[in-house]
Amino acid sequence: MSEPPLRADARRNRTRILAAAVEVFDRHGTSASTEEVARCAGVAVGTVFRHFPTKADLLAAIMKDLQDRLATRAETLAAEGDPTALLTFFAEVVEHAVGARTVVHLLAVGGMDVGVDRQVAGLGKALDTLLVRAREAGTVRADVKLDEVIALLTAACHGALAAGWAPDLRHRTVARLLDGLRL
Amino acid sequence: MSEPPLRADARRNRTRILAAAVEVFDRHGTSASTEEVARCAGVAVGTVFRHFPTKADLLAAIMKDLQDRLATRAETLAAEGDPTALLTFFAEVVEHAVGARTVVHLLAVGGMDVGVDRQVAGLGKALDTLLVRAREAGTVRADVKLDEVIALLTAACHGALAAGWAPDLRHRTVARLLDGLRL
DNA sequence: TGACAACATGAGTGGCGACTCATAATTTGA
DNA sequence: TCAAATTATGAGTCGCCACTCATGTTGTCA
Repeated sequence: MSEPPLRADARRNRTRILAAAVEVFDRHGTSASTEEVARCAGVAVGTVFRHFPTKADLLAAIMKDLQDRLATRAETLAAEGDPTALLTFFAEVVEHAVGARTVVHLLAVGGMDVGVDRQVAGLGKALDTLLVRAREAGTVRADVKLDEVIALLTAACHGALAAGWAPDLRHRTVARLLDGLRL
Repeated sequence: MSEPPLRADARRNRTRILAAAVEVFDRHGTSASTEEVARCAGVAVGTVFRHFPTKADLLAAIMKDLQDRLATRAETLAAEGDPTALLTFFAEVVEHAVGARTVVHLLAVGGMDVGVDRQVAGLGKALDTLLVRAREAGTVRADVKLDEVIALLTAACHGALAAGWAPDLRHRTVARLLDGLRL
């Protein structure tokens, strides 16, 4: 069941490709070409396709990483015990998404779904923890559901990127969104 | 300066093409091919390009129509004098966008910008009227700006489509968004 | 009605992007 | 050090799409 270990150069290239993919897709969106990723990684196209048979596979690998990083951040915030952590996280993700289009892709693709989480530290689960804490502390309305929070976050990130909100407008808009969650 | 009148068949085809474009782009998004539009209009590709030299031109024509229709609807609501008209309009547009991807394109392209409105009945202007009425009636917070309303609307439409919210989630999410505007 | 201008047609062009594969270069284990 | 296995290379294939143009068709007006 386990794959034979990769050759040294193969392992190095795999890492470079992943890093390049993050950079390229963050900057130009997931519609950027695989050639662009290869160029950025200093590698030939064929090499990219050897490691990731499909562009979708490459994206999936990146999404997994991003998901984990966001989940970790959410867990850290939850551990700190601040009852406004949910709102903080929300704002942070939007700010992050502005410079990193992959975030939007993750959200659109349902990367926060709580349903099929085979990873131990699911992002959706972490968000839920944040939500429960906020509810208990009275930071958000008692009837706010997790899927609504995710939906609002998705909407905010999409809007911010698609419409290219200026920083000022972005901050005011996110504030309005959070107002809708608060008591 | 004025163009010579179109021949009868040309006028007929132009109408068909516009109708087909709305149908196709509403269903499949603006990335649908021009061939698809031609097929739907019962016309050859060349004919489409004769009337609209560029796909962008075709889109622009459609956007203009959509903009006018939305503006008219907003004005109608404003004329009726209901102080919650802004919220009604907001919800209506989101519902409309779910079945008509062109709406999202209009929003993403800045079709609601109040700035450069050479058309008499600007959509942005109509929305602003709605907003002023709502503010006066106390239906929304006094400090809500027009650009925030547009931003939230854009976000809602993008989110609803990109993430494919189910009707139930969609309604709850829009309600949350409107909560952020209300007192 | 005839003849010309306006219009329609659809196969063709060029460009792009995902993906392949024969060949060349590296790594590795003995 | 040296073969055998693994990996890298990049020109090439395939499909899609915006857009063109030589040719055929149709509306219009005298």
